[in-house]
Amino acid sequence: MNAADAPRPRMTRQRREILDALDLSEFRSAQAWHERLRSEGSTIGLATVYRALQSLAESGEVDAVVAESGETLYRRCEAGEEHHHHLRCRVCGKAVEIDVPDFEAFAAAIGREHGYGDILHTIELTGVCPECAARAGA
Amino acid sequence: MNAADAPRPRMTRQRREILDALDLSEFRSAQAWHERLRSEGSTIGLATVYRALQSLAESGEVDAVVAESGETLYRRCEAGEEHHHHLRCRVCGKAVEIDVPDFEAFAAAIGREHGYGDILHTIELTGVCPECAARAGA
DNA sequence: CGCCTTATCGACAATGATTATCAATTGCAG
DNA sequence: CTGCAATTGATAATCATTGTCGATAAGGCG
Ligand SMILES: [Zn+2]
Ligand SMILES: [Zn+2]
Ligand SMILES: [Zn+2]
Ligand SMILES: [Zn+2]
Repeated sequence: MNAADAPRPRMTRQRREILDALDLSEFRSAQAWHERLRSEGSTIGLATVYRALQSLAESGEVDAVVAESGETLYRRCEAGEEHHHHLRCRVCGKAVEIDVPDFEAFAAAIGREHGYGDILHTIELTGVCPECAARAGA
Repeated sequence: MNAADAPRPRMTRQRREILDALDLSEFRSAQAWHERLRSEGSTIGLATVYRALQSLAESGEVDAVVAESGETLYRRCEAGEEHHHHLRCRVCGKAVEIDVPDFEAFAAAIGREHGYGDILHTIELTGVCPECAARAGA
């Protein structure tokens, strides 16, 4: 509707720290990111981490997924823009981005077929990555 | 692994009430089902509703989905057994069951391709049903 | 039909993730 | 440099869900 929606947030020390930390390519909860930052010496507050991650998720700079437990997991989004989905390790959080050919069109078609509009979709694959499988199989 | 996993739960008044209430074909949270039951005159406890819904979900008698907010929604499952997915109205909760042809195979293939094992998948479509769209468009 | 064992209840406390408060800071426009 | 609104962070408040535990009652048995 309105493209002038983004009142660019201020570049604070905290925001910079979060952006840096997010280089790691693993899905982690807000609390987990906070712990990591503190363990690296940061004094950033938990609430700030929550706020930043939410704002970044809204603006599409990070991916957010809701785990089965209900907690929200975040990680830096590789493809700056395009819509995509993930295959994530349930154990260590490592994830790869996948594409699901034709699914966008399929979703829209299903919606139309049932008279539903404004369709959103969620596709998440989870599994156990090779490393974690090996460690567990020991 | 073990087929003798189900120590058939006792048929209590509370369980009956829940099973009855679930006839409605809408996704509702545990708390919402509890409220409805109480409003119908039941004296059932909240914890009991949570326990029953979870147990029913595990045994596959009800569908459970995790909403974006993180809360878990339940409803009676129409297809007694088979694996399937839903298109749910974000406003009123009304849902239809859909099937995503070949997705099971696709998911397994993606997993194999990346070395991930024990793949699970989530597909949920949400939209706005015709009634709710009309009401909103008013 | 009564009895007894034990699953199930339910009121209430406890947890854990997320959000709201609000005074103290601090980007940053002017 | 100034001034002020945006941002921070310690902490309290929410909210969904789970744990506790004495009371209750399903249901197998005699
Ligand atoms: Zn892993
Ligand atoms: Zn998609
Ligand atoms: Zn279903
Ligand atoms: Zn609707």
